[in-house]
Amino acid sequence: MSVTIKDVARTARVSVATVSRVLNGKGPVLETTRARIQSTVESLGYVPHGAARSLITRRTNTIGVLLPDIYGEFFSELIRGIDAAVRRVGFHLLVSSSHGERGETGAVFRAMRGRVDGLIVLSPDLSVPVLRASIPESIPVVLVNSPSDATSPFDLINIDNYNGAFTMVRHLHSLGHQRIAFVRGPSPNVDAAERLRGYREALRALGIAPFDDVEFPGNFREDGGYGAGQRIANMSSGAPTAIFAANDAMAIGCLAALRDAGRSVPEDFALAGFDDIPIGIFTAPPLTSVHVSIAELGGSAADRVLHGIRLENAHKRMHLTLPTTLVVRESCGSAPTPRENRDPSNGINGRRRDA
Amino acid sequence: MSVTIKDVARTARVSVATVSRVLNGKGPVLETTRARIQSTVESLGYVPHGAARSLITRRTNTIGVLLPDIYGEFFSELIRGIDAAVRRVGFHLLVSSSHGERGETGAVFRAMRGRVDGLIVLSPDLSVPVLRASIPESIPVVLVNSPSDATSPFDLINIDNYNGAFTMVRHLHSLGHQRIAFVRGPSPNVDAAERLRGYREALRALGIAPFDDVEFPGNFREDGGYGAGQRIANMSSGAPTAIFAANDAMAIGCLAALRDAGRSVPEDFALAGFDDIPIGIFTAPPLTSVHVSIAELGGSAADRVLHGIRLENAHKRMHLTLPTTLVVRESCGSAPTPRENRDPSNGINGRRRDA
DNA sequence: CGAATCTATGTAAACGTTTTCAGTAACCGT
DNA sequence: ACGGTTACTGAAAACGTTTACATAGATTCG
Repeated sequence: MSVTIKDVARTARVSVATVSRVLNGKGPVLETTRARIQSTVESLGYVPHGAARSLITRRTNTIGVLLPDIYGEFFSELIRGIDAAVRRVGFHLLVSSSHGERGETGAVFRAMRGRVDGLIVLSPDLSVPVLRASIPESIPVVLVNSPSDATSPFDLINIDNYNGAFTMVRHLHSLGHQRIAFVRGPSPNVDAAERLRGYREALRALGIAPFDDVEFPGNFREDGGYGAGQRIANMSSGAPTAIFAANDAMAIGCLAALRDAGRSVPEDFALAGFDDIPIGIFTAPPLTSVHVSIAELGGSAADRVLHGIRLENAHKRMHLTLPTTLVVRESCGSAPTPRENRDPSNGINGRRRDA
Repeated sequence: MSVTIKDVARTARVSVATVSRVLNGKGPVLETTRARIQSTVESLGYVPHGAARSLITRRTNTIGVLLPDIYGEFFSELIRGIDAAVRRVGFHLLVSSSHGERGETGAVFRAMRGRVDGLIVLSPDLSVPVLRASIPESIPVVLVNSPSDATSPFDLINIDNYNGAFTMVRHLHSLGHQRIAFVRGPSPNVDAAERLRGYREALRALGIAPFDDVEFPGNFREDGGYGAGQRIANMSSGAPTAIFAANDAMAIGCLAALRDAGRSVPEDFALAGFDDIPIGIFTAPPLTSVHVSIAELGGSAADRVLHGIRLENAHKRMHLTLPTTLVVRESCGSAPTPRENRDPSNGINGRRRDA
């Protein structure tokens, strides 16, 4: 069927070794023969067989990405970041989404073995021992947004959820809010847990006693935020003056609930989210949030795993934490920033301060 | 390094052929030896080398997905749909995003050759001849949301943009609107073009003379919709009573612009979008839109390419068009539907009618 | 000027599988 | 008892590359 290196060699009247040499630019080869081979390659439309190459070089030039069931923009942004970094060095991306639930995690890993040179694993829900048991240690692995464990044999890259949340609470407090509610993320999720921790610690640091009844369960989705918003709107006593949702999707749901209940933002409640999704500029009012650069997160993870591959997995393991940025818009009543055109390339919107 | 089939064979005191047989469940093998081999495989932690396997079977068990630069939820939904379908038969996904711009399209295809058994290509911007020139015909290829060409040697799956838009216009007209503005998508995009065509044809069919000045340029992003909304809010004469944006992101931007200009929806303008993104339920007011099941689109594409692989690319080429559904919410003032909890698994929100 | 180094090429062994072919032993029907 | 299946297993040839080694001529060097 397809044309092999032998066909090229025969047509160009050289040995396969020489063809291989010009293909990989290795070893000396006469300029005239190089040109001859080059042209036969093109005229024959020859493309090297990846599998054969991988077999002998023990390199697939592919890195695997394992994702849980992710909805929304996070997914696309992350892949965009990874793909850009990886493409620069001629690597490919083997993606497997929804490795969540059932014990199929191990199966997925097994299926990836021998197909990838490195792995990026996103598993905010999986516990360390589970990961440890099912991830092969023979290739470089970077864990993204995963439970931090000092003894982890893997590289680790996380978003600075803790400081992001802490900063947001401090910001709300600086605007005069004393009673700040929190809409939590899904409970096994490590991002959710860290944001909650930042919220609680900030309250403590500010000398505000934390009351359990100003925390509301959530699920990172709009409907979860809507439910919390309904409950808050109906509170008769001890109602908060500010609401901090663990992500923007819930903040938007919350906003809808408050509006439906006839309450307004920021007049009746200050409202803030987390993630700074693009649509946050266009809500009414525009949403104060914590900016996270997902694409950058993906890019760093990719760079890290590529580095590990280059050093044949003998590199020093690192734990990286990507900073977040406070983005102040109108939903907290503090900064009547005009709605600006959005530049998606750098994501700079609203007024930003270092977190 | 890694343990090979030979190690297994030696340890289990059989030939590699026998090991291979139990691994693939082919050919007869004594129950006792099967068990012995099975257990050695596990104790040695043996995993077959994918490349070696591909080399001889000429199968990679992988399908490639080529995407342009896509933002937002579309990407994740599509991949989710494809991945689910593909995983069912034990296939993998090689993803390459942003094969847009420069002439690197050919390079991407070349890099994929030999690594995948089939291809799903999403290229709403690429012209047919370009695609034709750079896509290999040796493996099954499914074009998604691509320019339709009756003579295309590839399978084709599209969303029924035309009828979706047509139906929406008819709906707006049935509510009494005579002057319906349209916010266009980016011009080379085939989805944008089809939606525009549906809009124009519907106007014609309804006997409404189309005026050029009720069409506004857009880009499928929020800011584009915002710009259009500003212009509409400032129109002194001949202002439309209804606005139909070519996608939800622009509708939301438009909504923000109108609100900023002190105009309200649906009182001053009826507003409708296209895509039915989840957040549309939580805007104020909830957004009337055209529902498209992206995950289903991805699933169909995957099934189609898998079918092609099974038949070794000798299958009959098909052109599929996935139906859309009108989802009526409050942004057009017609249906004061209560905000409902959203079930993300089937995406049924609001009131739906067949398109 | 012989030895050593370099340049350009070819030969052939590996990489880890699957699969064809062949072989042995047991069984079946006549 | 014997040819013909059948059940099981092994030997070895592929698959398409890369690369260590070999070779042969040209150049350099002491």
